[in-house]
Amino acid sequence: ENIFDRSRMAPKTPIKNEPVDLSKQKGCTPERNPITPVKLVDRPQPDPWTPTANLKMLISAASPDMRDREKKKELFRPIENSKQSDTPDSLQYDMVDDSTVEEFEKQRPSRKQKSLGLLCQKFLARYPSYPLSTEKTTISLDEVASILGVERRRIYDIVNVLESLHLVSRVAKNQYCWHGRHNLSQTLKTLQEAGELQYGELMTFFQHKEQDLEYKFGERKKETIPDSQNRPLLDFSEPDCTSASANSRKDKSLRIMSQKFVMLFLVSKTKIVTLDIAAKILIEETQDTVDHSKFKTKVRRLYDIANVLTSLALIKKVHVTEERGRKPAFKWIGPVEFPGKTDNPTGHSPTSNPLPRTQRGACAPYQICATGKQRFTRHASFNNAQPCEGTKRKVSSEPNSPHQERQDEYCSKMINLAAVCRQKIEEDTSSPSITSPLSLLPVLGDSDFYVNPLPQAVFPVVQADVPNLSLPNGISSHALHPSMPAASKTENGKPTLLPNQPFLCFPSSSLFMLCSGLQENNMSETLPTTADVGNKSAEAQAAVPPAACQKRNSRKCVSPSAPADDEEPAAKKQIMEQSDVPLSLVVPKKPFESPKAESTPGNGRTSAAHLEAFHLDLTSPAAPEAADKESTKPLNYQEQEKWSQNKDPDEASSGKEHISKENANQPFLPQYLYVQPTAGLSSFNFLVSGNQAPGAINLTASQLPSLSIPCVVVPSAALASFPLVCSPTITSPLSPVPDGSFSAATSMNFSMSGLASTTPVFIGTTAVVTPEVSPTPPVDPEQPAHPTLHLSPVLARSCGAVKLDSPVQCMGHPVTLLKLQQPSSTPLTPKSIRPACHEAFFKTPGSLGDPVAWKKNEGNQTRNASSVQRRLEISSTSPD
DNA sequence: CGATCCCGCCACATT
DNA sequence: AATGTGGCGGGATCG
Repeated sequence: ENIFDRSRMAPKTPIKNEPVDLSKQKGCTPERNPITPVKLVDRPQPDPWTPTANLKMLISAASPDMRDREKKKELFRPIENSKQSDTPDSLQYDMVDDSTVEEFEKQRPSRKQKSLGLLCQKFLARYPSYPLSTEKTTISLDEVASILGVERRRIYDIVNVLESLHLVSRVAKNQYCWHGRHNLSQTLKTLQEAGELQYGELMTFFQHKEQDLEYKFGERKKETIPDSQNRPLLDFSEPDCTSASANSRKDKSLRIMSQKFVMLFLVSKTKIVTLDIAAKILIEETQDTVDHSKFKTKVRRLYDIANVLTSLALIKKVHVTEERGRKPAFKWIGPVEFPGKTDNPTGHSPTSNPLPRTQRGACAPYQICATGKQRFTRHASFNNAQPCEGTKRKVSSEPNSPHQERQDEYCSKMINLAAVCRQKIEEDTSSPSITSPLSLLPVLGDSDFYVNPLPQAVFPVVQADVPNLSLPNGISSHALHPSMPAASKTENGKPTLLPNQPFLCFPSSSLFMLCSGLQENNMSETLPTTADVGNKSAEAQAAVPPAACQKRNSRKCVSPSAPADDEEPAAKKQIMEQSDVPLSLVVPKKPFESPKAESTPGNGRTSAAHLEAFHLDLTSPAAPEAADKESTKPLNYQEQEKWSQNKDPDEASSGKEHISKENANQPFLPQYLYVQPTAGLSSFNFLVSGNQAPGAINLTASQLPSLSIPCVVVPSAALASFPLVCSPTITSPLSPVPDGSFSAATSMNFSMSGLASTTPVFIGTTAVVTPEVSPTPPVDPEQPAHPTLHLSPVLARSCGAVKLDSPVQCMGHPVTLLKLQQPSSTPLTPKSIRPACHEAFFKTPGSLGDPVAWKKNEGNQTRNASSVQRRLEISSTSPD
């Protein structure tokens, strides 16, 4: 019947040929349709339809409902086309025949005509983008479906996506309320924030690490609850918590997916997200297992979502050229900044930034844990977190600012990194067991580790959990101080990894991101042009008004001088902030993983690590902390880009501000280098932050670039399993060496955009923390402080290394250490971890206590339970 | 042939 | 049980 209908009905609609024109035209001249007798002949199934048609008619007559629907379907078009409709019924008949035939031929309804995107446009066309606040338009799914001549199912697809952006909301069965785009910016903002948290987590993770996580986590999930009240529309990813009771059904994946997808864009510096990456990131659950099919399905859904988003003019399709070829991708063309900015009225404002840094730290771990914890969650988080890709890709789409684009690309890469890595790995390793590292995490065949990635993070948390983050900080400071550094330093640059020194050990599978926030304003200024020239940047910094620096300091970095005092709380804060600033993402990619190897740092083999390509273009505007600027102009990313490029003073300044603001929230361009470990050999995985000042980084030998760079090198024991991260950048204004040199040496491209100081972050197994140095070295050269003290051994090491080139730099920069794990040697067992995480994580108001309840739910599954709960449930079950 | 993604089955949710 | 929702993936179509 459907077929008939369609054929019948559809034909009527002029849509096919030139939908627009014809329809309109037809309206005027309906008559011509009738003429062609051909219809019968041509039409494929002439016979059937006739009878059917009759039936239809009858049926419709019989049931009002049916009739309505049918009518609408049929009528609508006809109506549009022609006014004849006076006698709809009878006419329809005729018309149908005639028109049908013709159309039929013409149309050949191309698939495109029926595309979801087109449908969505039609749908959107029916409602005002900015409806009067007062008027509430309700949308009846049936009605719309019939009007648009599609099955309801399709409408659901559209509405679900729109709902995710709060353009509509469901009021009742079959009824949706149209809100229009009034809240769009707010929604996007929220999503951005949430996205930062979620996806940025990893990135952030390092940044704020301790503090943040907690908050994030807590905030995210918890916050929503309270906030939700306030906010009219927003529910993000995890709305469930709050409304848990209400939540019904499994989390509508399409909706959530849509939000996540959008988040990826918002978080992505480049604003370009490739489908495959998005799919990977969005895939949760058992990734490994099904993978392919699942991936495929996910991609399909993404297309659905993308079509709708495209119709909303939020994204556009582009292609990213990668090593392997071009990949489909989408670029965000919607608003980048949101007026609402800092906080939302809704109350839930503080997403990430607002939180006090101190507190944040605590959060972070949780988050991670949480994510890691459950399989689901874990996966999700995991996936989410990883942003970058190791590989480089180009965006072909824009000619304009290739340069930036690239940078952006990188950023995006980072973002995607994880995903990509995973993919690669997967691809590379066909064997399931080995599978991609990423995948590992979640599923991890090895139960032991499976927890690892996250767990580690968790660990700290757990320990600390009650108390606070502060602990870590304090600890860190202590720990760091140790004179260790000296030892660490190696003579030539080869960094030896000290077994003792633990940096990060991540299971190979895990990825980490560091975000190099880049610097603040300064950075941005310098960056814009070409990151390439380190010197310039340095100069620029110098040029930069101190005030700016101060500001920065005040905000994020407490005081430059602070560095010296690690002990001070301020330092802690600084850390946090700093963390914000520079982040780098790292993804470890390990071909194969051996848990043991991972755990044992062993000696770092100095085997040369490869530097894989990394370009780090740093150009990205620094993320200034300035977030607060009052200026809230929304910038388009484009503008920003331009701005950066152009560097007009005026604009720049303004731009900076904007950027800074935004950046504050988000990590910006991650600049990082990824070093890939050589495969079988022990290799070091490490990332270097791109920010580093060229000078700092002089790498003499390609061999051990790492040393020279203030980065952390992680030795991968057997494998390159440990990823590591490091980031800091040091910039050394003092002796900025053209990055070129650096790059040359290493073969990497660094652009050092950041001379600016980025604070380096280190992650160490030891929890350490970081004393901070002033964030802006250049600014306060005077008080370089002797951060070294604080520095962890590693740092020290790095510093030492650096020193060679520019000791000052090292010193000057604030370093942040994160403690990821304790000695890697003892991997946590998932189980053990789990509980803690579990609790911490999952407690949702509803869930809190009773497993029993959950159990019940299990039967039904999640109806009531919020998604979170569901997850929990799942996890709980699975663990057993 | 890979990228898209329409179509609609069917399971689950809600009424 | 009927109906609403929407996950899901086969397979058609596009490029």
